[in-house]
Amino acid sequence: MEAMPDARIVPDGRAQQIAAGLRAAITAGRLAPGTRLPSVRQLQVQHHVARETASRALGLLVADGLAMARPGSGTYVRPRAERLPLSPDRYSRVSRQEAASPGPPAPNDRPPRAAGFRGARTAPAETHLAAVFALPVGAPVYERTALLTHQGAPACLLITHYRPEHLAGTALAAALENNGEREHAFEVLAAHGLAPAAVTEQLLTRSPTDAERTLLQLAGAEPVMEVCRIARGHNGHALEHARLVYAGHRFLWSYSHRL
Amino acid sequence: MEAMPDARIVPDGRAQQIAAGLRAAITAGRLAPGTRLPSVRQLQVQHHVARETASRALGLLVADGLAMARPGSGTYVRPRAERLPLSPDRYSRVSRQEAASPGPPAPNDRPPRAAGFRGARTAPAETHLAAVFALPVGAPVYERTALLTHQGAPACLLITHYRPEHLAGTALAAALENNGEREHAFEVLAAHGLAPAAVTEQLLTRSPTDAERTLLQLAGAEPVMEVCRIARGHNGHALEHARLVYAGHRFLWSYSHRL
DNA sequence: CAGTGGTCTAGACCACAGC
DNA sequence: CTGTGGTCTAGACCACTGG
Repeated sequence: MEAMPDARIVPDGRAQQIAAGLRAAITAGRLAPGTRLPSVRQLQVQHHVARETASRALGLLVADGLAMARPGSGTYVRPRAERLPLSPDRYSRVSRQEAASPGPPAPNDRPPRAAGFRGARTAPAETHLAAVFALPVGAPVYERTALLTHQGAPACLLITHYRPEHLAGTALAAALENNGEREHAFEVLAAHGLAPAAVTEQLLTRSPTDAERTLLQLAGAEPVMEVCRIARGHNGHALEHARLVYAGHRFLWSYSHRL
Repeated sequence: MEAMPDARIVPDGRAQQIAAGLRAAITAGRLAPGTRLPSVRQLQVQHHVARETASRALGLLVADGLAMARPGSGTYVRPRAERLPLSPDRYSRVSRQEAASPGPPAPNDRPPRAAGFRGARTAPAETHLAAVFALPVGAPVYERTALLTHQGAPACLLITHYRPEHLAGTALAAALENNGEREHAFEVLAAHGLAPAAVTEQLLTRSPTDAERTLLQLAGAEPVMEVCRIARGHNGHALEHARLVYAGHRFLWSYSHRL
């Protein structure tokens, strides 16, 4: 049997104490989002502490996602974003409804769109992808990448794959490339006679890579949600393979099912 | 319009460079899980760097979840756990099957069980919970907490709530309290004529609290997956409300649905 | 330009593991 | 007891912001 040695509830230390004070003020609402926190040198003299220690205190808040540092300017209380609910229902509303919704826009109404960074190419399928599409390894697949934004902030990295015969030389490829994710890809597929009939999603959470941290503008330890989605047609063949990397703190995934 | 000032791809710095070297050796498999990394003082002389800098390099690996520090002993490559798939199918197999599975146990076969820390009490319902159960705020609900483990390691914190009239004075309460999560709660409910007919799950990912970090033995920036699950009977009334906080790096959530 | 955060240095003290 | 990681100090240089 393994003993459980570690039970440190809260590691003390001056930096932790200073951070705790600011953390309490932030979570209690005394320091509004966007407020500039005391500077490193201010904390240094206020708490009679070394510069490095004061800097570490602010670093702890940044790591918690409570604050963000802007070098040369200051450290600011991070605005807490509402989580946008995402449910599979959004795949069903294939046709875009322009119905003016009364009151505030329904949160699930507009999933992240508006691509900021796009690309499309033909790439050889690696093993996993080949298995999904029932193609030999290395066979060409159509690949499309995008960075989706929501409410002006980057929200999700997207890599989708399609069978080349579904697109090559058809209007579908052009439609997918030209629309800046204004329409959901499912709508485009359906409009070309390839309406998905079933979707499977696999979700996992992890800490972001460096590239993801900058592209999604993640602060400190904020995790990403990685979703692998496979859409299949009525015959069970894969129509689309998508790998989505969400800024985890901005969304909420909903699923329901009968037993 | 806000400009986009930050585009730092990779912050240099000696600590980052030293960490990068070790990180590459770990991810490439040259340093096997469980291996002891060079000590702070060894790195200090190897790279002709201050002690603090060497220490920060190891700290970066710990923050990435690639290594774990054991004060007084050393810093070790963290074993990478396989992710256990979790799918709603596990709710359907109400009766426990003892069928000897040939070969290695199917990964989805045994969701986390074996409670290590339990409690049961009657608590007043706060607003959200009251709404779920259609009870007045403050009405008593039956609350049950547990720490589920999987493969010997803590996996999931669990708080479940039930309507008191479903349990008070019945054998159900005793059954729920006495079985150390050996049976899934749904099996116990079904055995008492309260078989769930539908389940809704809401998933979100975030960084853990300090308490969760110690209870789930999370390293560095590893996130948690928080799941809010509501099970309803055939009449639509809530039978169970569960809040689960998973060690996010050890599981994989699967969902599928038809359109 | 003055002020900001980020990082490194050399040295020190502490609590702890494990022999 | 020696070696370990964790933390703090006082001082320094850098790149950056913003008036």
